[in-house]
Amino acid sequence: MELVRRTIERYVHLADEEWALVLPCWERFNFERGSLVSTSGEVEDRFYIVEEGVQRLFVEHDGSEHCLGFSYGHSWSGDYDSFVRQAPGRFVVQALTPSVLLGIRHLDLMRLYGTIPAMERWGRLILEELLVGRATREIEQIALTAEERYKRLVDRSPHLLQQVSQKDIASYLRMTPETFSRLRAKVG
Amino acid sequence: MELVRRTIERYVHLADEEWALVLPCWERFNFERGSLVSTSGEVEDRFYIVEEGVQRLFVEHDGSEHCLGFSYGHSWSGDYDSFVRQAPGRFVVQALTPSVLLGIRHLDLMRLYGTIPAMERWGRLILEELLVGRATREIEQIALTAEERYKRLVDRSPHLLQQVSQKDIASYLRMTPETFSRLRAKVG
DNA sequence: CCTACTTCTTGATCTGGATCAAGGGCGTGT
DNA sequence: ACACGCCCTTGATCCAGATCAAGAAGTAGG
Repeated sequence: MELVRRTIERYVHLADEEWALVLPCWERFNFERGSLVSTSGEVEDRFYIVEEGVQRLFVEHDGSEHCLGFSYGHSWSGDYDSFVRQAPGRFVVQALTPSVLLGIRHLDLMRLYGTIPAMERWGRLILEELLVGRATREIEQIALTAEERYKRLVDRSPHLLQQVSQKDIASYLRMTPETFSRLRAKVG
Repeated sequence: MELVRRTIERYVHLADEEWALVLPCWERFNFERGSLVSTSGEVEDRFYIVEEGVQRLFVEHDGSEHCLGFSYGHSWSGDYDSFVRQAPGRFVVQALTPSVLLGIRHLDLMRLYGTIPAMERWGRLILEELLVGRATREIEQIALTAEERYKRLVDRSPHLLQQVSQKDIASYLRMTPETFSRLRAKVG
């Protein structure tokens, strides 16, 4: 659980006796390629740190899937929406590559929030990060054309093109795979 | 500042001596119809509770405005994105009707977070609420057609139709005023 | 190594909603 | 009270991107 410690330390400082309470709450989970981390309709019981792999977050509607984001590399994963509401999930989270996630149960996290103020601060800071991330995406979705969204992704997240299929990236950018392919040919 | 107390009490319980620290941090501000609560490019220094009036949150891009939300009735207002990043704002907040907002400065809120754990919890809970709200909107934007978005608004937020101009609602629903008007004629 | 499936590409066509245009009505400030 | 400006409506046209279609190229499992 060294990654848990390093990840939390980026936000708050904990005393040794606090680490002794925090670290045992985290468990390691393996997900194979294609398996579901969170299912829509079920209450998400865990919040995850990504140790390995790439996952996608999407909604289903009328049989089609709309990708809202990816998670990877020492960041967060899971259906945060269902996790904070503790109500049935509206999102699905799927492992796109074999993944190792470190998860904490909702009950345990709430208990830590109550006993360790620095952990509640960590929770607040994570939420700030998630909220700012969603705001950024919303601005891009709202104001940019398909071509501009494509260009911005190529500039800012070139690693995604390596790790994720074009159809998933296309869905994330709110366009069809055909449109994505044509932009690739046109823009480069 | 009775509204501040009632609003915070919906989330956490504070002792009298804690209220004595919290309440003096809040100030009342009046905004006239059309005036700006937050400007893009400037760092938002305050987070607000709405005592009176309706405000809209929007982004500008290439000279056109895209509305992301409205605030009213004892909920939150201000550019939360700039406020949490403490970086230049990407949004504009404008009073659509004469408004009375109760605001707290960023510095004061951070100080309260440090001295009163319950206030940090309040901060976390507010962020959860904001995040879930954005997730809800994102799902609706992504998966629904213009007509479905219109119907859902009429069902779920009929009060907005009373208080806000059709062109602002149209922008919020990601359509032109013309499309909105046609849907109104068609759907009712 | 082969077979079957999925992904990516490229072309042709279609369409939801935008844009352009113009008239009428309502509010608001003087 | 009046006039000016914004808001709303309705019609005509346009276009970015979706959909439909059909190969080609990977790639995973037997």
